Amino acid sequence: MSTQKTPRIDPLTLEVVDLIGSVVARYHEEYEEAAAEHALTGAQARLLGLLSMEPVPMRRLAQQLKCEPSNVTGIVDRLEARGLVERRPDPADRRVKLAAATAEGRKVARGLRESLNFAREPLAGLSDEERLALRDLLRRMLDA
Amino acid sequence: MSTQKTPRIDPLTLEVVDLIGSVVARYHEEYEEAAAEHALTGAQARLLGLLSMEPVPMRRLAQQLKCEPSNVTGIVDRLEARGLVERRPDPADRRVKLAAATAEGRKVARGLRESLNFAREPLAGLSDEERLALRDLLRRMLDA
DNA sequence: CTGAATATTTCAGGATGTCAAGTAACGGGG
DNA sequence: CCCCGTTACTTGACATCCTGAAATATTCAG
Repeated sequence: MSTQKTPRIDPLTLEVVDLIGSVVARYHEEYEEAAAEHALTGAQARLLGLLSMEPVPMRRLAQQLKCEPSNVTGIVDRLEARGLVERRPDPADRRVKLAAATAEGRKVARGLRESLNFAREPLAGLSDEERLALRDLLRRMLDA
Repeated sequence: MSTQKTPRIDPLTLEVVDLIGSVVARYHEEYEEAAAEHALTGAQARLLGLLSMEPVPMRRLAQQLKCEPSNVTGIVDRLEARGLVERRPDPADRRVKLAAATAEGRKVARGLRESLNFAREPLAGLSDEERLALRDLLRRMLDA
């Protein structure tokens, strides 16, 4: 019950944590907004984004979205009902179903990425050196 | 069908955008995790956090959470059922209900903030100057 | 071939979110 | 003072997201 666990956090760190919270909030706002412009929910947009390169097994989608596989079933169902995604058998393992973006799905995914202007517009105000510095700082944070 | 709309985004900006995406993902993970440790959902934790300073009208909660007021009703209902929040009349306007954290609610909110160690642990690897630089860069991003 | 493990789906149920309609209270103009 | 438009909150119906347990089909090791 000592104060060991929260050993006097310096105000600068607190401020940076707050700023990161603001960045997170704003990123989310803009992401949901961009998704809504394409009549997608956030979860649907995230899943569709994962399929933009190649078909992906349901299992892996669940891992990447950090949710249960049974949840992925529903999201893919809805995207499939709208013709943006299709299920294909995996030739190598008949248990597996691959979710693949249709041509229309890829088009929507592309439009989505383009309208995702967060951190593009804000970053425009930074010089190249500042962007480099920001990149390095973020890298080091994420490596920790 | 020209490339006008996406006028050649430089790789550095793309990388920084990606890094910010990773930060957002990680922040969310840890936030949900911290909330779950206190048997709260993310939405419940966010709302409780808004009440840690002072009672807040339902209306304002909806604005700050960026959702419909009818949604706030349900979240407060669940927190109230668990004794973490209570509804009080606003002496100045009988239409308004103020949501206020109970003593127990404040305790949980405090514990929540303390277990929110993201960006505390990662920031530990940065020097004071680096933290200052990061703060300034984030500020400028958010001001834009 | 048999049995344990894996991939997906289905179902029940809770939480979050929207929208439309209803109730209560405020507040200004006759 | 009363009416009426506005505001604050709640309710109900409905879609989505998410979990956990059970069912089905397939793989793979022994």
